[in-house]
Amino acid sequence: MSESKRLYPIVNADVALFTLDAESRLRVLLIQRANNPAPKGWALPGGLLNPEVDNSLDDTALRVLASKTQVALPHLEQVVTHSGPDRDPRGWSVSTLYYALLPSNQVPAVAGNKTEAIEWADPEKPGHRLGFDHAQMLAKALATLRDKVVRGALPLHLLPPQFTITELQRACEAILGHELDKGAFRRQLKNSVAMEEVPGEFVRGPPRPAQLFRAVPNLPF
Amino acid sequence: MSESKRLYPIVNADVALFTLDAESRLRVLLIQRANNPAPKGWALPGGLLNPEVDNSLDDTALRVLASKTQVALPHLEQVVTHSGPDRDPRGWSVSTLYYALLPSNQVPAVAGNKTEAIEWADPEKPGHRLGFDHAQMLAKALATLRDKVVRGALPLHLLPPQFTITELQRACEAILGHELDKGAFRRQLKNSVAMEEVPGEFVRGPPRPAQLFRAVPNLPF
DNA sequence: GCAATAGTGTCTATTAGACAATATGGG
DNA sequence: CCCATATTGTCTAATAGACACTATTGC
Repeated sequence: MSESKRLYPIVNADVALFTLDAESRLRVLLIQRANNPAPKGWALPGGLLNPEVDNSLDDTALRVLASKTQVALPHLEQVVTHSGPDRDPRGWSVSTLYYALLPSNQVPAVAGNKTEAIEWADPEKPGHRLGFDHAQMLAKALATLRDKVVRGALPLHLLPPQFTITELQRACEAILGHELDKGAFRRQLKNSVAMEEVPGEFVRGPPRPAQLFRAVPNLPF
Repeated sequence: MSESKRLYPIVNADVALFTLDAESRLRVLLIQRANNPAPKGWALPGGLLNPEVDNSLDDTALRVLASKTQVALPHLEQVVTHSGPDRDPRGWSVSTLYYALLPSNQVPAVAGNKTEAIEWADPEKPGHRLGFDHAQMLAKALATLRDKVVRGALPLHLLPPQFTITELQRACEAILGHELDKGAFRRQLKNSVAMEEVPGEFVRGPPRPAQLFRAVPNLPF
């Protein structure tokens, strides 16, 4: 076994799963590990590549998510691949990092059989010290997500199937960590082909009703 | 051996090495493979991770480059990681793609002992059909490089230690595939801290001499 | 009418693109 | 002086940010 360790590195996928909580704050899923290495340690969810069932590392990431959440097909995006002999106590390892977006109305993550506990944490200040190089990974995943939104991408995958423009703006603000101007935000949406109007309306509470939108199918991000 | 293939994927690094030719056109290094798999097939240079000598996949990529070129430390940047059971005939494989930038005045690549031939090719229209998924990889590497330049990054690593603003503009144009406005290009450089003036001057040929610049050390890209 | 939010309009400072004008060397 | 390029300046259209204004519902 130690011989194969030297010849073949460990290959796995780690996932920073983001969602919005009830107050529209950005949250990331952390798990407390039950098994070796680092039992009781907190980390991003991840799992070893299984060549017999996975057709790609994307599949590995999806398997990891399937064991933690109820959502069928979360949006997945590759961030970066870390590698080295010392970043995992089991030996030379290669880890591909993904971020995933979970719609805010989905069933939240559930504790699986391989985890002691789970927690939706503030990605800027996770309450636990993360093992391996996962603190660095989380920061990189958040930076990549923010970068996409800054460049004009709409985080539609964080929202329910139908949503108002204000909800979309709140999602962007949660990701970026600061408020956005309503006028400028709506103006830019005029040029976007990623979402479209839905004939129905929104009638909740006291305020004026708002137009509902939905994501145009088969679009990136 | 076939058992270990199933348990551990092949891990390797592939590199799209870009440089500028004498006419300041963007070129990418292609190799004709001598060994299995795909002997005589053209591909991007790449090599298997060697856990005994590599401290990261970056090191693997640097080893690959060292065997093809004379340059000591080319600029290296990770692009994406491809994976799957069928993309390499040897079995389940994980390939991390890098792009590298070679200064235009450096000694060009030399044919190594594991390659039949090398060629500096037009990255938009390589003259050979590339094996594996390397055509897709090359397109992705070029897109990533262009993206960085569009976002304002300066490809200083494609240039000799000292260069004129016009040479830098030619490098950007070669990457982007279209011409840039001289005035706008120079205006943006005023806000850049990535390069600085060199007291010396440039005296070649008939035209007016041009100010030489150099990259500020320890800067990304 | 009032509260609260949806949706629109306006003004301005900044910027990218196009392009003109000037500067400076060799021959 | 002429040529070729370096370097700078100018004009304009497009854009982002700030902010004010109007619209529409429930109560």
